Amino acid sequence: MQTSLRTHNCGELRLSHVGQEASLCGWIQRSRDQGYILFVDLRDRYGITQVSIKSDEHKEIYDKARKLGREFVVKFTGMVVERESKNPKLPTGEVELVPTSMELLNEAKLPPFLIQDDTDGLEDLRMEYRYLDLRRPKMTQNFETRAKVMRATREYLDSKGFLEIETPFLIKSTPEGARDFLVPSRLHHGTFYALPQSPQIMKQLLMVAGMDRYYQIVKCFRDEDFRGDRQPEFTQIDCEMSFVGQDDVLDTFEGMTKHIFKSVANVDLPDFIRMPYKDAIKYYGTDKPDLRFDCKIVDLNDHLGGTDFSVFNKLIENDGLIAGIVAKGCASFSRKKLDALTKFVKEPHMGASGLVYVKYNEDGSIKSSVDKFYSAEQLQKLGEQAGAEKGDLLLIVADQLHGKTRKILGQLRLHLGRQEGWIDEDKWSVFWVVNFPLFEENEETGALTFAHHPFCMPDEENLKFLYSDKEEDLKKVAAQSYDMVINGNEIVSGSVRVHQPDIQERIFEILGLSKEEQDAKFGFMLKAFEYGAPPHGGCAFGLDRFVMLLTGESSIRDVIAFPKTAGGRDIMMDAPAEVPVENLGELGIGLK
RNA sequence: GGUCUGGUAGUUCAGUUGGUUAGAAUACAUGCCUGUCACGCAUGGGGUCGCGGGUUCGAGUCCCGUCCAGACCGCCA
Repeated sequence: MQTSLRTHNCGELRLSHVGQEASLCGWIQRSRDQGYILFVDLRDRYGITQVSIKSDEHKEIYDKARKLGREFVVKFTGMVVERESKNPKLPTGEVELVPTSMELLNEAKLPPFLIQDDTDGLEDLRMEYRYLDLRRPKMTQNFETRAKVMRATREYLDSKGFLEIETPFLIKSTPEGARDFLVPSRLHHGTFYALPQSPQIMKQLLMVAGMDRYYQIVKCFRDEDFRGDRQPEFTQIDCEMSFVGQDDVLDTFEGMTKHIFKSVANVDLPDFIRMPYKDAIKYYGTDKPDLRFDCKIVDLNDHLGGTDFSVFNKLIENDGLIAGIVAKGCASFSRKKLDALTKFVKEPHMGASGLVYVKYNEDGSIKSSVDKFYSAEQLQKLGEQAGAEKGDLLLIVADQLHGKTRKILGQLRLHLGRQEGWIDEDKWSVFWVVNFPLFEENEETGALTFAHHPFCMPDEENLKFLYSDKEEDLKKVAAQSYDMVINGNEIVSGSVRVHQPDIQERIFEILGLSKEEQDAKFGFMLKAFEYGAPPHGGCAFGLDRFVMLLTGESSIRDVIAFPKTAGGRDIMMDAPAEVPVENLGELGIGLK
């Protein structure tokens, strides 16, 4: 009968085990040959245990063990003894194993980087030898955290009566915003499956099917360019509930988030605020503000007019926006630092035409870049309006486009927060942003497009505007939609869905989808909704980003076992790759 | 798709105005070492300077192209 090769793992032995016999299996992390005694650090997922072999007591093992290379796989059996010199840095540091036998389980080629040093080896090398990279303790911990998050998710949702249901990966291409990955059909040449960007439509159909509460921890696919926090395939915790309104959904998943934080990180989160989208934009210039530090945008149009400063006068006349942020304690900023901030806001992708500063010095004096146009009294009053005190720095941006001014100030706020260390890394900022607009204007074409996705329920208050012909009115329609923002990252996104066919058709109509297009793309869904769709809503968590935040990593690649590079390639297996021409022929595909 | 940064020993990097035999640390190999734990000491091996072209008496270094990686922008409900 095959029994386990080991009695303990490499992170387990303590003083209480002294005197017992133990067998350990693991990889050779490092060995230190002292001449008469050899120390071997044996590593597995659980930790490191020192094995010590004296040449006079176990000459044969000593001679064999000296020849072990890095990352050889070995089994040692022997006695657990208390160490002569202890290592407080190791959990197992008070004991060591004195082996009476050693078995070489497998040899190993020399790895291209060091396992114990996680600065060794650059991104592409780590990816090529991912199975070695994953041996590093930091990576192991990340995947333990990931597994805990998934376990806590299932615990919570199972306890609330959610059913875990799988939905297909081979579906039909639907225009949900991002580009679909396509899979050619062998049996039906010229047709293609699409991989789901999310199980959105399927989960809504499960609600029509009366499943009432559904969830799935599921891979989703989007064929877009990547970033450090984006991958072509990623995992969502996808959820949907029937017979609920917005607050029910928010309550449920606020509870789930608290449960995960408590069970994974032992953090008790306070109740989440529910910030209207409009306020997020108004005060922070973004729909995902980081509230670990204060600093709100203040509107200054009313306090800067009536002087010779034509730039501001013109903007005020034409309903542009002048606004600023107060940088606490930053009046002492040097010219160089202010220039750097000016450069930051003038970057092409930010597009500010300039940055006005007003220093409210500790000694009561005021110095600004617009001293020519404003008197000390005016600036003093401005400071009072903006909430600036002695020692503070007021930074002002102005542009005809309100959204642009706020966006720039939002970025500047975040930039300063990071640069000046305002962000308390031990703090968590977790809250909801609610009631996003239903439609937004496509900047290139000017056409209206959905802000979230086309299945969001308009809020009741503004529902009447949905039937207006005026674009102005349509833009007023807010959706019953929401994002959960954690430390400035959008982690959850969801909405109450449209369950009435007539409202859904009106939305498609506004989006410019003809009846034929609607039928071709969503006909099956619209049809299903004619058979008694319950009111329903839900959301989806970006699991990878969520785990990234909980582990303190800066890239989701560090919480995905086998991720793609920024260019969308898998260096380890060398994918994507060419396939034999005959395989393509079978699929009815020819290459250009 | 755009902008930027990088590619030199197994690895992480340095490499001067373009000039002898391309260096360091670490890893690796061999030997020594009576309690190490980032052990220490000594010795040694290790390079198509991403690839292709150009300028030059001479290119790791300058120019052009290309590939790869990363960051940011676009894009991404």
